[in-house]
Amino acid sequence: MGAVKSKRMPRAVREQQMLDAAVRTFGQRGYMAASMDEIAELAGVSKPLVYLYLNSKEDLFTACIRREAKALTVAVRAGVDPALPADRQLWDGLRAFFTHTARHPDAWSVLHLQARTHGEPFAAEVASMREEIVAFVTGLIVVAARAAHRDPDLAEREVAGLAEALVGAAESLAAWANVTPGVSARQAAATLMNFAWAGLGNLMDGQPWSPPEPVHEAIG
Amino acid sequence: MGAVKSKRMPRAVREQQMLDAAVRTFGQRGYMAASMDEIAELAGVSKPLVYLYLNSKEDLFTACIRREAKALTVAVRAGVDPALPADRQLWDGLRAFFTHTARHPDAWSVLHLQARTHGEPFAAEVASMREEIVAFVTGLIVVAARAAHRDPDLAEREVAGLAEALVGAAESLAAWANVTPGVSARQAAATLMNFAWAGLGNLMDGQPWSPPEPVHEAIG
Amino acid sequence: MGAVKSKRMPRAVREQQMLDAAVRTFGQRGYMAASMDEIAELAGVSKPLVYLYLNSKEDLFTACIRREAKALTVAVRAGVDPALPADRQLWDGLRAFFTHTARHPDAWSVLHLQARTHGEPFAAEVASMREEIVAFVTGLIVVAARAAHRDPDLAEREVAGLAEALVGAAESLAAWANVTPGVSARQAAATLMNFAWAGLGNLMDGQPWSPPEPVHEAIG
Amino acid sequence: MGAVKSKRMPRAVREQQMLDAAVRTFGQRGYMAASMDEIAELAGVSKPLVYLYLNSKEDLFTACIRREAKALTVAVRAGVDPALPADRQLWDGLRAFFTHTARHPDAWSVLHLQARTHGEPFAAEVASMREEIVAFVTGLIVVAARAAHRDPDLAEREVAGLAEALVGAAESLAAWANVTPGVSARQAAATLMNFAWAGLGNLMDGQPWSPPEPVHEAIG
DNA sequence: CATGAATGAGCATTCATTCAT
DNA sequence: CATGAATGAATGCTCATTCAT
Repeated sequence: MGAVKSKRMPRAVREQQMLDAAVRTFGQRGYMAASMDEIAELAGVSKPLVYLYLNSKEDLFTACIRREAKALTVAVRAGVDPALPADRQLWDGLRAFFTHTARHPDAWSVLHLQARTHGEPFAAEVASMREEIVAFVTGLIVVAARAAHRDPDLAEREVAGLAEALVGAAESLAAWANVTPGVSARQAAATLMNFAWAGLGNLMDGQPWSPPEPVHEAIG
Repeated sequence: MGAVKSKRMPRAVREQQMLDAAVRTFGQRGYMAASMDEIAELAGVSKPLVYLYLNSKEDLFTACIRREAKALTVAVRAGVDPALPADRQLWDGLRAFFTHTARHPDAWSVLHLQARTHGEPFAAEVASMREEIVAFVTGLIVVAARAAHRDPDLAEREVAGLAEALVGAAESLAAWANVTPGVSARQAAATLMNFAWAGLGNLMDGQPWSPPEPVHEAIG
Repeated sequence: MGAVKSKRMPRAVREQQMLDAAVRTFGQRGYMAASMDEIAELAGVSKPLVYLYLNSKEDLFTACIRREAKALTVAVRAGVDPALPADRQLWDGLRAFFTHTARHPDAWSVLHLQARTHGEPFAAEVASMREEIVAFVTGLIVVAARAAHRDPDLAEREVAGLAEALVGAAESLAAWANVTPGVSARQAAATLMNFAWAGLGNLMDGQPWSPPEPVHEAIG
Repeated sequence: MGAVKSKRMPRAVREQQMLDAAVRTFGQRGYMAASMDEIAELAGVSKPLVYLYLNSKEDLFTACIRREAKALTVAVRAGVDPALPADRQLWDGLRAFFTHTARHPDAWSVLHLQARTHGEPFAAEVASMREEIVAFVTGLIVVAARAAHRDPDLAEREVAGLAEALVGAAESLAAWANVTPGVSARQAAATLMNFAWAGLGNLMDGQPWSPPEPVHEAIG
């Protein structure tokens, strides 16, 4: 049903077809509900061939995660010019990110939902991609702080938390934009830039919001 | 393994034991990978009793979601005094939220990951809880805008996007804090307040970050 | 649902209520599909009480068969006056039979279908009732043959076969009449009398249908 | 246990083996009491293969009914020459019928008992076969009536009842012959011909048995 | 007497996975 | 290379049956 059935294709091509089918199936059905039968049929090959090339369901899923994680980071990197100022880099990166997730919703579902929901090995695979992105954002924050003549007296953990929050907000917005009709990648990116950069800007200018005195609080 | 095995308990008690075991199992294994056998064993009862009280795996999962969604919203509401100013309310709410999710990581996994990954009926159950929280945050944003003498000329979608981003960031940070040792609920809340409130504050003062001209862009 | 729930009834009465519920449930659902839960609920008693009085599902089913077999033979016997001529006895017996099966379709289903479909022990229970009826019919045939001045040169097996066929036709017609609207017990009985008695009459007069020569037949 | 275990057989062959095992099991245990495990083992295959080829227990049962119904009607048709006179046709048909049911007692149990005891879909499947046979017999009766220079003033319902009674008697005799040692198909057929044809013959000659006056009867 | 609480055992069904061809 | 044939191992679910109160 999926691809046109044609014999004798080079292994690399066949493998990509299988991964296409797998990403689509995993993204829509979820890891466990996706059956190897369905994936094989969608890929237009026989099940034993899937096993010959990809070894097992777990390996297949891992291959999907790796391919799509790579594709996403490549897309984001390709959208960013490291020579430009930090805010521009963040803006470009966010736009590239939202554009990619909007174009590949199944892939995003695999990375954002499925991979994190089915055990350490898969979650770890995504985590490394996420770390790369968080590191990129962390770098931008540090650069911006420096540019604002603020010593990087922001504790490392502080910055890590900020980057984490930014990425988390982006991920959440990506899912929201995928599901809310009429929200473009550009709009999602703009919303997040408003939300984040302005907040960060204030922060840089030495006006962080300060929590009230935690005098009698048991936890927190 | 689970609870001490004691026979002949009143139904209400047994049901809570079953829900405890189910939340733990669903949270760690995922909805599909969790087996009724494992849940029953962890609850210290036989499988037929689980079915007698909870009817089916789907109903059991739904009961978990409902219980934990209720518990979370109750915890957040209990942490907030509506008579206080908006920033204080947000701060208190965030702290209550992070505290609760840190104390009940499996419950948070059920609500944040599992429930959204396994079909409309479950997702809808969580969505209503989330809507409540987003509405709460949206209200705070509007109040703050008014207090800052700004007409609420923020478009509805704009505010919705902001609230969505804030809640998304919080959700993401909760998962991060659960996984990063040494990050307290208080710290997570402070990070997010810095990130968000200051950003919103700038926004209120009429200095949103403005995107560069989108002259030649194919998509956006 | 079934009977009005009232406490403290003599055991004999409770047992009849249980048997009523069981006959109805077995007749409609079939032996295996009928659940003890449903029977207990329909009888308006708790499940353990059913076990206390009737011991097991098998015993309960056996009790149903016995009671209904007894009721049917009693009804048929009550409809027949042994002092009357054979044809009249047969006519009266058939009418009583069809009347009873029409009035108690679930009981008839238990005897005719369920009991024969679920293993020797139950089938044997019905068989003894059937034998009684076949014996009754056999007697009538012999009497009629004597009355027709025919020596009972009919082989025993011959007569047994005839009685068997007559009873089988009656059973089949009972099911047919229960299912075909507008067929009364009287009509069913008349049809069978026409079919059977006239045939037997001819037989008595020495004009049996004679099979063609079985010259080259392998089996038969 | 069942067939000799030989691997790798073409699908069509395996399917027949499965149907053989299923007919035997359903016939002896009954539809509900028969387990797919037992059927698979008797067929000498694993359970998943049964499901792969026959989809479900219901489908498997339906396939059994269809196959055996077909086999029975084919056997009867093959035994009858439509060019011969009606009595000869009936005689030949009955012999073929009793021969087939004697040779395939489990199949006859499936058709006569099991299929009628487990819900409309299955009962309907058999009903169509039965209608074919009843129609065949009805035709013979009408032809015989015409040949006897009797106007077909027999009411339609009358004829239907007669055919029903005849077929019912045959079905019942088949079960009896299967269970009574020493009763051949030929003898069963002869008994039924004597019983039925002679009766019908008398009927044709205008001497039906007439019921006594129903003066004081409540029901009838 | 009567019942709420509890379970051992089994059943239909599915799926990832592997050979023999 | 490619596949039709085949299965071991679960999994969700149900039911007849039994105690402790």
